[in-house]
Amino acid sequence: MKALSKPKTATIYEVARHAGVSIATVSRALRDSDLVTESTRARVRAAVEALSYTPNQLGRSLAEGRHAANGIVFPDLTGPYYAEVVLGYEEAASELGRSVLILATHGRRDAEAAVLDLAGRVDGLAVMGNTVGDDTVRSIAATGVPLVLLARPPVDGVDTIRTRNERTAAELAAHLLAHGHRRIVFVGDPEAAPDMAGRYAGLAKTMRAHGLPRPDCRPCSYDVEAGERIGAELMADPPDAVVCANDEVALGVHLAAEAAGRSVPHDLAVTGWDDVLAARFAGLTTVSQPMRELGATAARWLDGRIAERTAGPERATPRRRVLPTQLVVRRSCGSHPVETPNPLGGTA
Amino acid sequence: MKALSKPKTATIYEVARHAGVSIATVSRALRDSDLVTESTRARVRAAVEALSYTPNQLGRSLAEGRHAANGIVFPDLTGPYYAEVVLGYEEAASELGRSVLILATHGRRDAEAAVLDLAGRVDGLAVMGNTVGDDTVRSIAATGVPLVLLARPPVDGVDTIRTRNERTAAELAAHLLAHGHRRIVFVGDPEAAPDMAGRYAGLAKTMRAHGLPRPDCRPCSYDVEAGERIGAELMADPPDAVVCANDEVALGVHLAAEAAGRSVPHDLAVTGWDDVLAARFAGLTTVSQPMRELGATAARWLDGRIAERTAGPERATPRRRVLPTQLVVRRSCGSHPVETPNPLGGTA
DNA sequence: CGTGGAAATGAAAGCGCTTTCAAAGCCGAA
DNA sequence: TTCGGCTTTGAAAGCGCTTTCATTTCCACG
Repeated sequence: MKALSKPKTATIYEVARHAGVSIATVSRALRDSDLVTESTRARVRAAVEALSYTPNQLGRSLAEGRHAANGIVFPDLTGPYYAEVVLGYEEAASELGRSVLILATHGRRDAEAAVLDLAGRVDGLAVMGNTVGDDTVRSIAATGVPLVLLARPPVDGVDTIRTRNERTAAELAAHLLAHGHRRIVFVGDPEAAPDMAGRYAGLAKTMRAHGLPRPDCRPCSYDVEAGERIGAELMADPPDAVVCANDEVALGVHLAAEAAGRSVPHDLAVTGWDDVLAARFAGLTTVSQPMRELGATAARWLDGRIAERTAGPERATPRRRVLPTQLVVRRSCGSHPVETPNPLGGTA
Repeated sequence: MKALSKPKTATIYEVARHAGVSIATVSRALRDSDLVTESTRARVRAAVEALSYTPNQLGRSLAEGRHAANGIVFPDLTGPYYAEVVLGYEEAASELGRSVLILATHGRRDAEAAVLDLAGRVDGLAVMGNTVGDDTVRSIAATGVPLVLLARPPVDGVDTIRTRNERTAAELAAHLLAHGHRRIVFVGDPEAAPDMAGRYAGLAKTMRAHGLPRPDCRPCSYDVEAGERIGAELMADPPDAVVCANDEVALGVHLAAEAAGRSVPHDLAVTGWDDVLAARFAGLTTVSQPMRELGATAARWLDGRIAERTAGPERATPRRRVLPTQLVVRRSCGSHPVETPNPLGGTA
């Protein structure tokens, strides 16, 4: 009850007074449709119009006992990866009549607190990748807010959706091996995220199956600059192929190779992951993932969980899903292009 | 008051009972710090812990008379443009202690209603580009919710932030003219958005200043495919240069030109707008915009407006700001590259 | 005209929290 | 021991809305 001068926007009471009815009638006129006379509804509408009344959703939500909003937590929004997921999530949520609250953790120290706070503002929450630890996830789950983890290691009793990493990485590795590449380096940190671990595992397993040693590993952050740096280091003794954790890194490695006078794919092959737009123009072999669908699925699962929760407290078994990913072969791995062959290659 | 079986998450009442104090004390223990004995606070904390209590933000916000949340409305999130703006907005808002609600209108019919609804859930709202009409903007403004328009034509009495279009487009045109290009086509729809109108205007003005006719105009949507289509049409009688509304379209035109056996920039120049990552790898001349800053500025302005509003109802004069943009010359316009010369050009 | 039942409306009780105001508890000084 | 003044706590009034339940109104029919 701040004693500040009130910039009051109209409330339901003023509308009621203005229309000469009770607040109950205003409420009904604004929703129930068929419980109110047409003439009354008209009066209410006129009052609403006259006062520029917009219902305060806080009051409404509190009375209804639901936020009518979902949250999503992601590390960042640079690059299309998370943006697409968020978009798919928003689209699905909004069709289900829920607003979407976003929270980007960046590298914030207080991320855990921010996520906990967010959990108190929503009916359901999606948590992506490297944002908060398992403890926080468990805390949220304990509050009873339905939760879905995305592209993140599962936590007991919590729903999880991921994209396929290991198998497609194995496919990619097989492809590279089939083209004669033997010395392959992985750029990325298998320790950092389970997605990365899966990609490395797929690569390593396939190489072992071919009697080759475990591939080298160069941890780094996931942007173009990091790729350029690692790429430059690698150029001292170039491997046959560089398998990168994502497209940004791969593009960086690509740049570094060219800068060192090495030609991709002639001198070495480079591959990425995510299939960003730039990958297409750089002719980068990569893996495309159903990111939009990842987000949309999360929103729908949450909706289901929220409904269950309202219906009864019997805790269902956690769901798991792995969405398929697809290898996109372009010229950067030195093989028969299957898509947009050499799009801008003629450019001098 | 749904009569459904309650999946109740703990309320302040239970915490109070569990700790043997009143709800007022619990509330204070959780915030005011210095109005509560240390021992009492400890008891409350223990109860909170034991019950996995998370304050319901609805109740809190309703009591405080603020949502502690801001909204942002944008058409889409594909491509880095809006994503970056949203990110900047989120970052700034979150520093100011506000959550962020997003709303993507896509091409939705009911966008206006959705935006109005959103307006009732936030303390301040940013509205970007082609999402809702002036009428809706005025309705929102009338409800008293602080509002900022982004990259959108101004509306009376409402704050607006834009990026510079006309002047930088003129610069771009001058650059092209200086390199001998005379017949220039604009791909984009000046009618569709004020940003586009500005870009076209800058181009047209400069050409007129050089005694050249008003450039042709090819309206289209703003994705790679549309660019390819228009590009293919243009290849029947290629102009000297194609100035595109954004990078995606320019990349499409680029592809179409190559597909038709024309070389960029030798046979024709192509330019874009936005400086997406792919532009760098396609060697595309473009214009970079401070998108993050656009979003961050909006968040900060809103915070200011919200504070003013709380302080008193005297309506300040609307603010306007135009953020500078920067021409990024690469090889696609046939001129002296100033950045990443021909990054992957050597690739066969 | 009177009556019963359906339809429309209003009164009031919350939803979970913050905050004011008053009461209670505590301390040292008299 | 008692009293004044400060600190800590509790009771209760909202915040803006929905919804139950009771009341009123309106008709068609007898």
